[in-house]
Amino acid sequence: MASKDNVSIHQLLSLLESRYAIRVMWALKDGHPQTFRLLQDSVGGITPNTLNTRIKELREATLMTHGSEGYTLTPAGADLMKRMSDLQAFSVKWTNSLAKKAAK
Amino acid sequence: MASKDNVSIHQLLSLLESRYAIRVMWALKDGHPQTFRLLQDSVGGITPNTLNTRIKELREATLMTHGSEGYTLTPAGADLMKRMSDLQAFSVKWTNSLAKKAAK
DNA sequence: GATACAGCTATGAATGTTGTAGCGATTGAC
DNA sequence: GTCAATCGCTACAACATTCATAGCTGTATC
Repeated sequence: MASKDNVSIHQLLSLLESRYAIRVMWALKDGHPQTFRLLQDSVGGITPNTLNTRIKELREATLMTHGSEGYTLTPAGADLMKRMSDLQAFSVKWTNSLAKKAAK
Repeated sequence: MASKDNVSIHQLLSLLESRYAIRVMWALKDGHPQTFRLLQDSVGGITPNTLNTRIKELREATLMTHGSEGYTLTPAGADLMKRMSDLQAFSVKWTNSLAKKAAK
């Protein structure tokens, strides 16, 4: 069902399109739990207000949780990060080609 | 070099974290060129101001271009969308599990 | 010259994010 | 038992982004 699938992807993207949303999850993708402040440092440049907003959204979306050791990804969140891991390789290729272009 | 790679991914993510950025490219991933207004409809809910801002950013990032037939992805942009195509399957699984949870 | 469509700009209000400061709760050391 | 350190998080005002609506300019067709 194409239209239903469109709703799904739009729901997901409207979550991920908020500033720092992906980076918060990215910082947790190695599986190590992190405290609020440590997470703030890992992400870099995010204010506590915004971090807290993202945490709320991502917890409601069942993509991350808060355990005794700190914040971690849920299985769903880990799955999502795994599917996005290709971005790393792409970004390196892409910045290199941008740099070449700028040098011309 | 880990830190350099971090710069790359952060550059990419700060682009993709703007509202509608991913959806603009998503709308073009099938390869069909689209006019400004058609693109606006495909994305859904985006205003011309914002669309135009996104277009400028994505063109500067060499991820999309404007040809005689309309807007299209560059090879780099198409590559990026290909790497993100897993999101479609994930989002369907994810919204289903969210729906189950809400029904409880 | 009227019509239709192209890409896009103007304006002011609503929403999102930032920077800085610090609160209340918990935990371990003295 | 109280002091300091750390936890997650909130307050507030300035700034940035996005929105909704309207409409301009250019090109091609009739």
